Amino acid sequence: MRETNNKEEKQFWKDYDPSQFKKPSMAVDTAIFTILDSELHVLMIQRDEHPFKDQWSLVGGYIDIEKDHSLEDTAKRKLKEKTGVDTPYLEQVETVGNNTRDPREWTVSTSYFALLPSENIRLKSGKGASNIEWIKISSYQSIDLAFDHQYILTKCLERLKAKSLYTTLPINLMPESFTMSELQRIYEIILGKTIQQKSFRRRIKNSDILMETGEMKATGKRPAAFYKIKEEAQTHFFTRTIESLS
Amino acid sequence: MRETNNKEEKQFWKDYDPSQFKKPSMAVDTAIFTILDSELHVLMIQRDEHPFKDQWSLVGGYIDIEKDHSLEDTAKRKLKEKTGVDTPYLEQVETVGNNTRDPREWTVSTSYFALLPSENIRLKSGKGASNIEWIKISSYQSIDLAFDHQYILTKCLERLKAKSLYTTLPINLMPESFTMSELQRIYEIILGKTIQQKSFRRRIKNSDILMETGEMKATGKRPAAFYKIKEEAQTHFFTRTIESLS
DNA sequence: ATAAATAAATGTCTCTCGGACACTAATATT
DNA sequence: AATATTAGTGTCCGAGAGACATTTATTTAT
Repeated sequence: MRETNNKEEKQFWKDYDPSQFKKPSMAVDTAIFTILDSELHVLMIQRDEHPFKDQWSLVGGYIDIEKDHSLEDTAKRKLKEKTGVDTPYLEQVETVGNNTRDPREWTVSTSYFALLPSENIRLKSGKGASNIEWIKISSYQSIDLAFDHQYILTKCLERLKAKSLYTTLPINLMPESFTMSELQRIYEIILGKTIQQKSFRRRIKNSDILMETGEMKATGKRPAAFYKIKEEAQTHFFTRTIESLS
Repeated sequence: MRETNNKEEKQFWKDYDPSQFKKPSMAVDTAIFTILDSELHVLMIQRDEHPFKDQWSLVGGYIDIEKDHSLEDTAKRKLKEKTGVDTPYLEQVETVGNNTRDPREWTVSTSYFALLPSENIRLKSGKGASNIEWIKISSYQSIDLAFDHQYILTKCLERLKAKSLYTTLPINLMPESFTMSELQRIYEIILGKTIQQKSFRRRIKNSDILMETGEMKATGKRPAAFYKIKEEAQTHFFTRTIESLS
């Protein structure tokens, strides 16, 4: 590198040569959601080490620039490690970076949320994490989470709720096949509100992302038609939001 | 640090001690938008140095962990440096991180977009950037931008357009006081479409974020009422999107 | 001074889609 | 056969956008 002889020029070089900067640490944290026992749950890990030893945290970790080709790779790697699931619905939410969230240093964390059908999940605790558990959303606010994970989780939940008002995102929480009532129930769990049955079915029908399997579910009462997601189906965006009170 | 004696344990420590990781570089890039000559423009800088020497890039730079308390601080610092503006509307869009966007190394960039009224901007070129210019949005796609800034800018534009369909975001591009027709024109420039005048005014009136200043603008024809943004006003979200063709 | 031109602002009808809620359908239980 | 229960449909209302005509305030041309 060439000689620098004044302050401004030094700043110039600092701005344009990344190796001159002390780098922050860069992590990825994912709020992994699923439905269990008619409640929304998020996967949390109890930390084995300082800082925040013994406190619960979202699934995450540092980027490994040798293993990971991209940020999303980091998220997927951690998710696979913990749940065995390969291709979840994964959406980036927000990146927080500052010198207060980790007591040790300046850190950056990009957060994602993932939606998993509750079937086929095999939790793997293991290295560095003695406990890994599904935590009820109704109780996360009373737990003292590590880092700023309380904030991050809130943001993830807000995004999920907001999008559930005008998209078909929640279908990503459903198993292979399901009934309309079951799907509506998932929406209601996410939104924390009941929905008009007619409005709901009209919307889903209009979105044209589902098809009947032909099978019926014997519920004990009138049997319900089973639906599955069409092959080509993408998340559908409605032009109006759904409301409903009660 | 304690002894490690097998592969899994080594991985354990790597996962939990950030200092064991080779860190990616971390930058912030901002698409700074304003309206000039009835067109949406974005502020771009011609690079003085490799890589991508002489190509145009968004306003950005590396996090300076000594100067910046947070990611947003980095964005604001760079924006202030280049435009002299202190408190713009600033919204985080997406974080991209991989080993291909910068030929030198694994890098992460968090992108923001900013909305500035065209009044009161004093461009400052200077260290490391010979040219700094407002580029018309209509022409950015034919320019070969540095890094993945083409992608990032597209994402920023998509976000701005999408939100303009159901929020009052574009008021952040307006000067101190303005007429309804002027505001509508800004929406039309962003959306690239004309809007029904009646629909537009109905929405804005309903949002209740504007108040008449009492002044009138002599346009040569029927004078138009001047409006300004109410003190307490926040971005308003409508429950339906606006459409309009032609 | 009056008419024409033009942009600002409003009136009003239609259309779409969600909300409300009543109603019908298919099953199990008694 | 009657009842209970969940699945699924019919139908009317209302809010707010789209379309477009109409009125209002001003300048300019005759």
